[in-house]
Amino acid sequence: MARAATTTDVFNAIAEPRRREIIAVLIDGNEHAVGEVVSTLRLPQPAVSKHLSVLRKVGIVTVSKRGQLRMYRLNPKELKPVHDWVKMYERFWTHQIDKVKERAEQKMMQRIARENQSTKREE
Amino acid sequence: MARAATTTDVFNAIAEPRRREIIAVLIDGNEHAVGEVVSTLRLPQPAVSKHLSVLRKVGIVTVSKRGQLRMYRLNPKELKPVHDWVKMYERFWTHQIDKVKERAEQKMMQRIARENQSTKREE
DNA sequence: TTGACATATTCTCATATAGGAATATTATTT
DNA sequence: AAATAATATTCCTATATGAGAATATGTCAA
Repeated sequence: MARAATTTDVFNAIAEPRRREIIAVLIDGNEHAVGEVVSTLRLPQPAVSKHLSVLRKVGIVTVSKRGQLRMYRLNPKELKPVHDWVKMYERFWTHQIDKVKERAEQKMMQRIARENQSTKREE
Repeated sequence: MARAATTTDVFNAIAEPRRREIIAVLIDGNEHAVGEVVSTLRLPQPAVSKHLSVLRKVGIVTVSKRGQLRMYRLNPKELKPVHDWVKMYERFWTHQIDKVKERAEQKMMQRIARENQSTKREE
């Protein structure tokens, strides 16, 4: 089997860096015409249209017609599955610092314990 | 151009659902042999080896030899870029209600501003 | 050394890109 | 109607899969 289609799910859709750039352009939550995205990112118009099509198919963006313009708007709740998934692993790096602090503290305690011992011996 | 290699970055690596399953098996942070993953997920051994190879190339997992076993361990900090990226969009679904209220408030302010102008013209 | 076991690699194949170029579609204006 | 503008679609090509099957590599045990 080949690789899953980019329109299969959100994870596949956001794997493409250009699509993440397009999402970033839409981050303000407002409607944006295709042309805006094109001029902002300086990408060929067909490329932008095709990427937006992928994002639309997985529901990350929605379209509405305004005259000859197609207004795209971010539908960010579709990104929640990614957030929920990666959040399961968040503790691993957030507690990392605590771990370091904890170990440093332990070493400190050991040093103090050693000093106490030698102090005792001096007595 | 074709699609970017799965070993290009973390986003491409985790696009494959099987690889996310494998990551889930390693979530406890301990070392796991390939065979454990195979029996847990009931996938063909070559498939697991190949997926682990992809994960290793992007740094999501690390390997160490223990006899004839290859022990894989999750290196979760490599997932942080995904977390950081998707976190930028978190507010959209957590503060959804506040956003609606905010927009309603803005409209109210604009209405008041308009009314003030017409009042001024009447003076 | 000869097996037995654990894992990795190689091979083939069907499939899905992403980019570029050209063109088609749709809406607006004159 | 014709020209213009904004966007979508089609065609092409090089490339990278992921699954399955077969095989190779590496390690331990008798």
